[in-house]
Amino acid sequence: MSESPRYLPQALEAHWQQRWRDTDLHATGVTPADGGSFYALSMFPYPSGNLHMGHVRNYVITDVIARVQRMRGQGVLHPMGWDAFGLPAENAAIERGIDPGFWTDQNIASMRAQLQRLGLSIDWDREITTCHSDYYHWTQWLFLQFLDAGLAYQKDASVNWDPVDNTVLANEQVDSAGRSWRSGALVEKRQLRQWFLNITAYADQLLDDLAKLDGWPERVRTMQANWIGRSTGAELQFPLVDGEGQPSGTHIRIFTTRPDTIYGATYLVLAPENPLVPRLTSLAQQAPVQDFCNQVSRQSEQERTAEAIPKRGVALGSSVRNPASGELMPIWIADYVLADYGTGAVMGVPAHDQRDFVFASQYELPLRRVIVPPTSDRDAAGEGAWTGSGVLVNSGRFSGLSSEAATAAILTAAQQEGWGEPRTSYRLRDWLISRQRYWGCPIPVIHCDECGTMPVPQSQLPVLLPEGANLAGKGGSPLAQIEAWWTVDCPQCGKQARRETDTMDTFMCSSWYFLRYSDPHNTELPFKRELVDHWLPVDQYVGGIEHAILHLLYARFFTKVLRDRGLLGFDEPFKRLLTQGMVQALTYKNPQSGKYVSPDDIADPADPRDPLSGVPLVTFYEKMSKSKYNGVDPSRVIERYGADTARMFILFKAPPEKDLEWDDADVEGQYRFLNRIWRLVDAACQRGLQIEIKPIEIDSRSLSDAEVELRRAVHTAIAAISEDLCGDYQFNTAIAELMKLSNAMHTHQESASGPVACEAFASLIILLAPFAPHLAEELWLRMGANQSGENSVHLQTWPRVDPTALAKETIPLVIQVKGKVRGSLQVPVDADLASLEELALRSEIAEKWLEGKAPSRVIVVPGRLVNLVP
RNA sequence: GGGGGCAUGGCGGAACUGGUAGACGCAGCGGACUUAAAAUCCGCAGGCCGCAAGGCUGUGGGGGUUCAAGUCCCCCUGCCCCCACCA
Repeated sequence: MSESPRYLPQALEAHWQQRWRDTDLHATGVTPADGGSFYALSMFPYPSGNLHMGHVRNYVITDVIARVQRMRGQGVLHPMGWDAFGLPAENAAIERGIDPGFWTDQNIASMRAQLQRLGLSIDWDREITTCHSDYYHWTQWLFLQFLDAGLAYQKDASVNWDPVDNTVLANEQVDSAGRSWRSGALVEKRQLRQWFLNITAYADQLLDDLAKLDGWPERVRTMQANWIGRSTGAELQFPLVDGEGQPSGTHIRIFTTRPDTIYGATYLVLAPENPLVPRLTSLAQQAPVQDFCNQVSRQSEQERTAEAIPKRGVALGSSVRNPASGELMPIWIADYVLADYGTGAVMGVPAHDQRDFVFASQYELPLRRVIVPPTSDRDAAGEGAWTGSGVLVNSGRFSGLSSEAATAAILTAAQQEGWGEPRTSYRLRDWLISRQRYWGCPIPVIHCDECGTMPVPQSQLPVLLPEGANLAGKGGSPLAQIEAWWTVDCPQCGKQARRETDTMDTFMCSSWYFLRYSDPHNTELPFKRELVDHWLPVDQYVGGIEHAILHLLYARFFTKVLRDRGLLGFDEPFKRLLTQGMVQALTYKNPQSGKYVSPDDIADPADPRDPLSGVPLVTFYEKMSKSKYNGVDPSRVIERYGADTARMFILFKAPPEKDLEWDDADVEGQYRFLNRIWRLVDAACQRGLQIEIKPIEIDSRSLSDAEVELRRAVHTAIAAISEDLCGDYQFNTAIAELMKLSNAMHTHQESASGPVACEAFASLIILLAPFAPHLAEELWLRMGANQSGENSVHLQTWPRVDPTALAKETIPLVIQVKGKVRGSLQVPVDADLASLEELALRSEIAEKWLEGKAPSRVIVVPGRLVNLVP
């Protein structure tokens, strides 16, 4: 060995990636008899065609976790797939006249190559693609499970209609400005017959089981809880009266969380869309009510949720009787009452609800205070409505009770007298899964005039998407235009029937893909129960916070339903969840025009100016995006520095859950670090050092001081890195520890040899392996540890800490005087409290700062400090 | 309006159950090597005062608990995220 080869990541990485493929190194581990299994999962990507930095961050994090678990002896499942149905493919087909399947497959091929270039330890034999029939066959099969369980149903619904994409949108696909999240078009309302999944039937479980998910970020759990939005209260009945005040035999149901305020209810309000409205409108009020309803229905989402929300309404000209106080109350409709929450009707309690207060003030409806706030809150309750609890007044026999006691008492009375009962309401709505689109999973149902809605028999699955659909982007659902496709025989009576032409929301496909990875080639079932129960729940799920609500909620819902169907034996799919932060980049913007400027057009980065106008630009970090010209292409970074540098940088720059600011200089820094390790190992090779594969025997009594120090550095690093990778993932500090170790090895490289040096190099390379797998493999080979070619560094066991290597004879003892650090002493590690106090009091530091006086108090914290208080 | 989170050098970020704040890196500065530059190696580095020894000060602001607070409690300010007329 004479010439020192340079670190050339491109050639080296290509070589090892090929080698790993050839040796099947990343095949899913068979769980060892004595070890456990570990399922490391990244949220699968939509195959847009381009890998971006957010993907890189996601997959590298999961990869490191998977690699560490393998080295710890776990059988590891680390798969990848494609969330491949969806609008972009259909839009590409519309724009370019190409087949969406072809477009998607091409994108998958190019993204797969990019992913493989990152050196991820993915088992590609388990790859799944949701738009392939061997996958969506089972999406359809699972839909039929929902149908069979009575959890899938059709109903006419007012839906969000996107006039550009010609499709129905879920509420969550409409932004706060009332525009489609994809097309940006203003969303209209339409009535259509739609398929729904009854997720609200599982609302309680989905909410209550959040408590079990202690491996999830707190904020994701709160977001889900808020989304489900359970509130407990009562449904109360207000009897309708005729013109003479006599009961007319019917009643109006309202939902309230505050039955204790019922004596303060002075009017009743319905949503304008409430179907009772026409019947309750008096002759005289018909015109104004009609006008008002028209006005509201024309109102866009935007207007209804505008900053200062006006509350407008109109009286219907009819009345109900307050079932508690017996008073007559007028019935109104108002735009602040939501048709699809509770019963679409509320009791107006101006004194104790802020919205009712505003509304009643405007229309001069009577206000009656029935809750007296606690003395301490009297001042706060001065203006507006008092919405807290208190003591009841003006409330008949309930006066004098606390809000809490009154709620219970009033509910009991309501139940006994037949005018109400306890009730729970949810913000969560049933899940609308129908899409009038081509590029989705067909809903496997047949509509027969005789037999009704029939499931497609399992033997006829999958219902394949027809080829040659007209994807002009006009005229509604493409499938509905292919008569030859939708004309079928009824599976029951055999008469001509019509196939369902809606396809499923793509969230359906992604709600169970993590189950399929456990048994991806099964042609009989979506998955075998033993396999799914073996690998799942997912031990570590990694993905973006943008899926905190919908995807994760739907996946949990699927899991619970499938458990109830006996298809699997667990009820939460993801044990631990890591939501990684965004990747941001330096962004240039012209503050006058508001336009973004590409860094390529900037002459002097020290003084960035608009190339056209010369206006000084503002700079800030923002999420990478094409429209902001701040994207950094992963491929270019890999071409230049190699995948290992890219991996190291992205892990080191920020903790995984925080946003990460891309910085080329820091990428260089990581490249330098890998080069330093390369040279360190090279120098050792030049000295003839080789790693022995057999266990290293070290007699600690015969070591030099330098060797003792080196061993301490090695085992400190092992301890710290192991800790950083054991669940509370801190890849940034783990890499910092690797740097410290390499610095220490550099310092001691002349003075350590033999087993101690061997141990150090073996540990360094193994600890590096999950982060920079290619470099570690190469160094492992160069140090002679893989002569057979079958002893890959990635098959090594994670190193163990030797506590004796960490032991010290003396440690620094901090001396504080009155809580301020004044110096430190080296003291024997096993010194007792009395001698530590003694040492501190006799020290020069004590002499200097106590000026001869005896301290009034001495606090001794063994192993840390002595605090002398004068 | 409701809920959740964050605030530490020029920058990204460290800091165990309260116990030497600023690990590690980036940028910077000084030195070595070089004709020179790059690379590499050695060193310096929160701020203020001081030639130095050293001292004072310092984790968004204000109060508190404690021998001791970045860490715990209360109030305030600023920023980010989610939900939002949910009765």
